[in-house]
Amino acid sequence: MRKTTAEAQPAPLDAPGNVGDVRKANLARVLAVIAGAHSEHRLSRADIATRSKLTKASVSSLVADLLASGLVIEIGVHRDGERGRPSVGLILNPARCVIGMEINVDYISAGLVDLSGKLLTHQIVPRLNRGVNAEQVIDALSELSSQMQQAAEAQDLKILGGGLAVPGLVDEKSYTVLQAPNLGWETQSLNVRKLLRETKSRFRLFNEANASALAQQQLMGPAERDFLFVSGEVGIGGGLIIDAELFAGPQGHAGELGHVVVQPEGKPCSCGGRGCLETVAGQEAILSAANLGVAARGASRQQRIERLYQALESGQESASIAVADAGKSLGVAVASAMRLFNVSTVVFGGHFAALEQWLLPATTHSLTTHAPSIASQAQLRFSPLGQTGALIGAAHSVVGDLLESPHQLVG
Amino acid sequence: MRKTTAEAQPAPLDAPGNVGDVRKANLARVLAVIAGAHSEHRLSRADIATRSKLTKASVSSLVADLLASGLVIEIGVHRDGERGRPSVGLILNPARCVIGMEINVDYISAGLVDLSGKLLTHQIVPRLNRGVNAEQVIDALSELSSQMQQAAEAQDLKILGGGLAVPGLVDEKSYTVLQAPNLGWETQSLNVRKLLRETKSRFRLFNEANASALAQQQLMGPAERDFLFVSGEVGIGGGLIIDAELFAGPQGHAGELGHVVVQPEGKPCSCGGRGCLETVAGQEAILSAANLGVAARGASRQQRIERLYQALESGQESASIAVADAGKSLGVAVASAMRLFNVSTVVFGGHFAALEQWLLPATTHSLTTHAPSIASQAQLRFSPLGQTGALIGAAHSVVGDLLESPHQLVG
DNA sequence: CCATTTAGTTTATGTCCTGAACTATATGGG
DNA sequence: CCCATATAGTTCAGGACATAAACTAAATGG
Repeated sequence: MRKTTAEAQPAPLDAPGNVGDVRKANLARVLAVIAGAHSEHRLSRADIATRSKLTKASVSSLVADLLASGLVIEIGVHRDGERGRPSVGLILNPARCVIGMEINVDYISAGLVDLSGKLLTHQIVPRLNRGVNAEQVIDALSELSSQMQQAAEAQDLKILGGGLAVPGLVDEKSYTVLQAPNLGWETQSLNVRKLLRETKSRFRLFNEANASALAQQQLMGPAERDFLFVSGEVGIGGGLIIDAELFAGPQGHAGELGHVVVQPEGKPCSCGGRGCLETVAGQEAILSAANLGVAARGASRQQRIERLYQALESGQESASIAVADAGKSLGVAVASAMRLFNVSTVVFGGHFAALEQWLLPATTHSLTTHAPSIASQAQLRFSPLGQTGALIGAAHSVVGDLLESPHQLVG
Repeated sequence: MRKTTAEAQPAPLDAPGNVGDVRKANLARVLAVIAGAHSEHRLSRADIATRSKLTKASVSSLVADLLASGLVIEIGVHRDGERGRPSVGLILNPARCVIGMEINVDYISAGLVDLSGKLLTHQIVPRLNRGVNAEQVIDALSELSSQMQQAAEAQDLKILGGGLAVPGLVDEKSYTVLQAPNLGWETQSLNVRKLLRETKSRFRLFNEANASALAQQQLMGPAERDFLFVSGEVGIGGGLIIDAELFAGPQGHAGELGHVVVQPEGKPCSCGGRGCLETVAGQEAILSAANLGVAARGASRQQRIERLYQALESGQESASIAVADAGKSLGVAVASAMRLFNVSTVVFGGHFAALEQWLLPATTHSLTTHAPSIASQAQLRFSPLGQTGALIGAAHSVVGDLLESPHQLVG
């Protein structure tokens, strides 16, 4: 009866479908094609038409809008030796970026990420935020953010949005940190307006593990559509990517591995429960179990971590046993998580990545013991993301939002 | 620049957006409004226009297509005493239905579910399917299905599709049961063509727990958007509803609670691991731990279950301890699952529902011990769904598919 | 210099939603 | 009995959009 080419999508009940929606979808489609091209490969309108399966006419019209939005620019190109009219290259505008930020227990950081996901500049400022009033931390970060914004202006870079990652549970809509035990925060509403001059631009708040998972996704490329990222910071967080999208769960806290029960009769945990993964594999748990000696008492956590590495390198048994115990419990928790989420790839980040060689054998063994059918297909990896992971992920995710709804910048 | 009213959706890369898509989305939208109305409340075109926020003109045109598709029918209505032209009522066609089926360990079943989700007729046939060749079971089910189809024809009911639930992991696309240890099946490709005469109609294969979760969702209504359904059959399965949709995970096996590790040093499990929930709270585990005495040896499982209930009613300690132990481990597993999925409602079905009074105190206590912050907000419920749950869920889900893409029936 | 080739634009056409005008059908008061 | 009023539903002109085909632009190569 009607000629149609694509799948319908049930429109949200508060906004009926409209021919304009098609335009929005196709704008995003064209932009996705441009963004998906290999960075050095400038696409022509004709290329885009082929890849997007839209007609040349439509692509020309859509590209005109994208040029007007400033997300895309033209680069003149003369094809070498080929016949025919030369094509005009189209690329994501390198003069547009998003600011990514992170508040962690012992530092704050900020950086600029361009539309292709590249980290242009960044700065990490050591700062003990534990127990410090949220307002003060935001002020310090605001300072750092201002520096970044000045740096951007100096290079004629326009900032289109921002993302902030914090080590705790967040409510994105209200820009509220619900729980961040490692910062000592509870239900802190963050004044994020201080962080960006352009109040029009979009701003998002992320859990640190989720942001890192997003950065890891970018790192591994689009082929890896499903994995669990386990972030071993002071606490143990988790970020889940399912079908190439962040799966955050009803309140945005899905994937949190730290309080999975690994020893029903185990030690009490800071969460009020007992036998949680964090009581065995959390940074504090490993450090105290490693029995680093009297010299370590009273030292800062950073110093104690250094001691731990030294102890491991020198083969001190109490240290390697502590890490192996952590690895074993990690295997138990990961077995359950892989089962429940039905994922077969797990990426360990944060301090787990640094502990790889001592951790992995125990984790693998434990996983094999508790879930052989999963272990046989499991991919356990360790993330090379350093301290910039969370800010890159937060910024890149905001970039993704922008690229998915370019029509907002067209009007 | 452009006047628009709705959110864009990035079209799948294999099909560009097209004005026709708007129609598809709006057809589904109108249908959703009709389906969402309270069953006795027939909506007029004018009502639909108001609720869908489409214009009267568009609604009239869209409704014409829906009438042509047969999914919707008109019912003349004269409003009592009100002024103005009387409206024409529109309802889902009661003469359209979907056939739902289930293969379980000791029975097969089939039933007809209409577009409003109501079970019209059904039949449950006891049958020991354990260890029986899949082909034979399908033949038996095909027989039952034929009876249903005849019954449908006799009432002028048109069958638009079918859904089949099986107690195991499935691959929907290839109609293959990958693992069904309780049936003794492994990688069985099911010849589902035998089950439906209309080869054009759509057919879907479900895991039993997922199908039951979908039925539970229908039962609880649209307000409950997130919950975990735990199905205590011979094995322990799980179905997860997130944001009012089934979350099946990458391969469709998400939410499977049976092999979550609850005792790292526990008993070996049939899955090859150890300390899985099923080794403590599975039907077999409870029955053998309950120590039902020599009389129970050699009895059928159904008989032994009856004995268990008797023992519990009469206060036999070994039985109540066995169930309490199961409940305790269930609490551990549920604590982890609620944490990982970030859901706060869990519904227990299958034989767990029958054990509610003996199970719940132990489960609640265990949950409180291991995750007090979750326990304080948790909703633990028990499902009233009986043996028809899975078939209703499977059928209803197929109905949902049909209502979401009505354009396929319009042409 | 002109045929060939490829890039991109213009134009006519059909779908679809919208808003406004219009028709259809009821109630109720004079 | 007739007409004002109210509500339901249809018709029609108009604008946004994608499409296909024709057309223009700009290069190469013989």
